[in-house]
Amino acid sequence: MIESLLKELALHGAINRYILVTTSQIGASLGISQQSASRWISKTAEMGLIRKESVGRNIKVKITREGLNILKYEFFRYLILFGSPAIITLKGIVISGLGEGKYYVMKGGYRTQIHQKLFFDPYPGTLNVKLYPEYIEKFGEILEHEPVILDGFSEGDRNYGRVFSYFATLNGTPGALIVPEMTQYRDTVEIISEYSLREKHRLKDGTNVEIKVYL
Amino acid sequence: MIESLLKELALHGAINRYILVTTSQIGASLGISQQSASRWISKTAEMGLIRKESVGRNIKVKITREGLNILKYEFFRYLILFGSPAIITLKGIVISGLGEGKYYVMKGGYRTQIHQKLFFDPYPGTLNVKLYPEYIEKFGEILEHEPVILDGFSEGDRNYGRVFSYFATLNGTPGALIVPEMTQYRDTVEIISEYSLREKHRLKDGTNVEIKVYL
DNA sequence: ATTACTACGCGCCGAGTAA
DNA sequence: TTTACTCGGCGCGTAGTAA
Repeated sequence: MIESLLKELALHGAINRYILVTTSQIGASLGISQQSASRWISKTAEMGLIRKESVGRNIKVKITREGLNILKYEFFRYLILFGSPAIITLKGIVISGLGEGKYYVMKGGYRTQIHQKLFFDPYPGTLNVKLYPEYIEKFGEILEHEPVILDGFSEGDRNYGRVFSYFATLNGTPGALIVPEMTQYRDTVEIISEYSLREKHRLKDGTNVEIKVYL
Repeated sequence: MIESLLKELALHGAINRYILVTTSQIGASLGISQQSASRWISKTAEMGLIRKESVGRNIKVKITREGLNILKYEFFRYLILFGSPAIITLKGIVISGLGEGKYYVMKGGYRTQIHQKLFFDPYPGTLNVKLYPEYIEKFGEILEHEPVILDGFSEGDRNYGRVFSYFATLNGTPGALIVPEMTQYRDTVEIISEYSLREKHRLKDGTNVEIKVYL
């Protein structure tokens, strides 16, 4: 639990600086109640792993050196397991899809699998990014790596094909790159995320974005 | 808990193959009882994250694709936090120290800090490795990175200086590289670990070893 | 030596709520 | 809106033990 809390706070940016958080927000992220989040934050602060201060009715927290050490240690253990990963960076511009993304992502068959295999609840919609030509080859390289596979399924008389996915960030926000097995487009990629990437990063058609794919 | 269990089993080599384990062993690694370990292993198996089989009175386990996905996801989240780390590889041969390592590591002042900051109970002794000349420069590079600092302390009328440490593996076994702040030797490095590295890897003076330092 | 059952008690979680 | 208290219930961990 403490490790998860530290990780969550770190992902919110609490390394080296205070961040404003609410206990319900953290609770929701960790899948526990507001009350439990409050209690764990206090407990972790008492252990000296984070520093907590009240700001009016709200709180701000920051991870201490001791807390950071725990995260570094756990990261070290993962590195022993997986080695240093390949990270491929893609760049391109935001374009509008056909609005199909939304339709697909929310299809029960995919949505459940995204939850089970990618571990987030997808925002209903995909972000389409048209790659700059020099990145198209790199996109090909990604496809040579082992994906997380979302199985195809049938609904009514319609068949939905397999989708290959890879953990990725868009401008630093975590999500996944998804590639339908059957698709003719190889210069455009689709990203899904827990958040509305368009809103979070104020993206419009034509905005430059950076995608990092972790393999 | 489940994440910790999966990580522990993975570090024991349960990715892609069955490993023989005992519930007490896993319990000890996780800091819980044999009974609890037994229950968690069964529960995790029921969830489909590991596969468990009985071998006589013992058990063997292996992580499933689903379990591996969880580990990959958590690793992905750490990568977002820390980025791809620098890993520096050093090679050299085992040599005998002056037997001082044992004396130092077990000194209360250091031992407690190793537990708190490096998260393992050190085997009483250090492994000394004399680097091949071509790796001495790389050792210098390591020292430019931020270490985990073990503070100096006084005991009786003797002063013990600060020690810089870095998470590292020796032939794949996790531990730490330690560098006393005040030392004249720059071609010899010391490694500590939870285990007796000499026994675990059957090392004798003169044996080649590989150290990977995670920065 | 194992695994894993039952019993039991502590502690954690979340509901309700005050401030 | 917040944070964080009290309280009741249940889940988890450990002791004891059978196989």
